[in-house]
Amino acid sequence: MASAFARKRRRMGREHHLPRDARIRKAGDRRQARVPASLRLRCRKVGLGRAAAIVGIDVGEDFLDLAIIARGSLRLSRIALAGLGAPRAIASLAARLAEAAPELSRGAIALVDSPRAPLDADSSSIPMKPRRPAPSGRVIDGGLRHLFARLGRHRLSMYPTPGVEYFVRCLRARGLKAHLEALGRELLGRFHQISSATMGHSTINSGGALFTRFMIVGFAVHVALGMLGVRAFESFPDMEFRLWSGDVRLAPKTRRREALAVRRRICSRLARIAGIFPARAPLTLDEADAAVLALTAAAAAKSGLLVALGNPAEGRFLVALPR
DNA sequence: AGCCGCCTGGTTCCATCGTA
DNA sequence: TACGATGGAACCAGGCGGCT
Repeated sequence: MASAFARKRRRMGREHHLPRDARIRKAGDRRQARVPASLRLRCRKVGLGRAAAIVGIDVGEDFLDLAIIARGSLRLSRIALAGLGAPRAIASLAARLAEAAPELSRGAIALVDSPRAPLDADSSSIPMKPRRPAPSGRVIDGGLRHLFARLGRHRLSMYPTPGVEYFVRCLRARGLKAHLEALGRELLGRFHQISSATMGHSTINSGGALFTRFMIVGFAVHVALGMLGVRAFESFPDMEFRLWSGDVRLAPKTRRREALAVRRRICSRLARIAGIFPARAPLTLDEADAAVLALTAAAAAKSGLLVALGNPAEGRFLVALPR
């Protein structure tokens, strides 16, 4: 699969033309001055040093699940987020990450199950700034759809990344968890001030409407990893499970027992491919998601291809492709 | 072409089950 | 009876496969 992709994508390591989406097609050409930098997609091959630690991070509102590959073995760890607070909540998060995984230092790479920024925010500085022009969809998502269309046979189902207004509404909801508020204000402080004057007092209180607020933690994780000198990428566990599932049918997570069993089998096979010794098998779907991010990166580094899609405002998304 | 249903993500709420 | 553990549905937006 990786070789097919490489064959179709000549000039790997430079910016590429992606002909399906006119916006992205233009994005690959630096000479097209009409396309703002924030809408350009960069596509390049990623190399890993043999000694580099690889850390997969599954993001939730209250916990981070970590899968840490270093020195040929894999261990799983969980970080609680309660108690993170102003004035330096993100720096405190970085300290907790470094304590739980000392391997998270310069030279390591991290794969995070969350976008780096809201759809219409530029994450290249903190607090984030508005993205001009505001895109209707992420450049990275367009690139992923194009990639999967070319690979064929794999379905890509992604939940769209909401815009800033959604997260500001979450931050103003009653009963907001203190650590989410502290992280959110540090990331989106300016947006929060601006929006308060214009948005009224609408809040989001039901479970369905607010579930994507976990991404506030994800945005902060990307920044915290930067503080530690770690190369951080967004990635997507379900996508990696599907890419590396072979002929195994991937049960949806709603069928929990079956879903965990098949994911454990895939992780076990990935560990064999990558030559990694797992300390234990994942016990939850969250652990399995963290593990698959780290294991697919390790497996692709050994016998596959690591491709990064990204742009300055959205950050970088890593796809680990099998051979 | 247009419609329907399925799928992804994490949280919340409620029902059910097993155990002390 | 009173717990905790577990399971399943609902929440939302948008892409996509399959059907008419």
